[in-house]
Amino acid sequence: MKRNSRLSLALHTLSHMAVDPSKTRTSADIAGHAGTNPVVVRRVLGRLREAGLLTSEKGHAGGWRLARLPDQITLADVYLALDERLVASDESSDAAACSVEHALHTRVSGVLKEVEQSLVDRLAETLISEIRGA
Amino acid sequence: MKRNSRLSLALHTLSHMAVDPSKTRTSADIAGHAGTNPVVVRRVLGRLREAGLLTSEKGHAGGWRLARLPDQITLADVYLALDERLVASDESSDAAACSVEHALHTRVSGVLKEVEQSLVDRLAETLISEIRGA
DNA sequence: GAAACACGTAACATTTACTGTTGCGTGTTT
DNA sequence: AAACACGCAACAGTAAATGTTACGTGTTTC
Repeated sequence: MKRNSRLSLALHTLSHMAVDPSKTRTSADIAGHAGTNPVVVRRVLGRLREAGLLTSEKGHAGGWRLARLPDQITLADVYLALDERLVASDESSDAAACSVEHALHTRVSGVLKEVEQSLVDRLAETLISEIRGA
Repeated sequence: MKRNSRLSLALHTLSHMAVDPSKTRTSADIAGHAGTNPVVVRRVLGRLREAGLLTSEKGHAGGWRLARLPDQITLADVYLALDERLVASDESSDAAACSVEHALHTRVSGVLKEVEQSLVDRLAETLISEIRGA
């Protein structure tokens, strides 16, 4: 797989699950569809579980299922669960020699945060259930 | 520096230049302010030059300058010039065994492209000259 | 024309993040 | 007890970005 494939894998899996939310899917099944490894699947879906989007069960008939209905999960939920960020927060100890430099640095960071928030707002407008739709 | 610092470096440099657009700055100066290496600066600013945002001159009094006024450069110009993308386009040969899988894959990609376009639209609303402002 | 200067670029090492893989433990169902 | 499936640690492999050095090219200055 390529870089930054976690969001892609997560959305693919969730929208696939949205077709039949009652069905339980194993990591191996999902990995087969996504062309990757079961452990990788568990790593990514584990984050979604921590965020309350999925549940997992051990044992004979275990596997993964949606913790909410697919029309109650937005792309923002997924994005934030994966802790992806547009740019590194660059908290480089802020030891700017000049105060003007420091102020500028603060402003750039502020602008980027505003943009990031706009992105999250946009992601919150799309539901998992809408991916299949059209 | 940290990962994904190109956008941060570019915005920092451009907004710094916006204070006095007539002044020429060397890679070494910029690298000093940004806490990095002159060659790294040239690599990043080189992309901005290709996109028509900056000009560079060799020689004794050479260096970098804005190619446009700071109120005629948007964050989208910078973002696109650096060729950064929200997610990898994941063109993994599309050899999905099942046609349903293929359709789903296409839909996920489409949704991500729409989100990316929304991000660019948002970035286009902010000018370099606005970074210092407030 | 020689020297100083600054970018352009190649080449390589280093760093970092992610992915791929194996192995083993834990819990559940049959 | 056996089969199953997740949880997790550990490690190798891979890919991208960054840091660094070296050298070429073009421009200005003397």
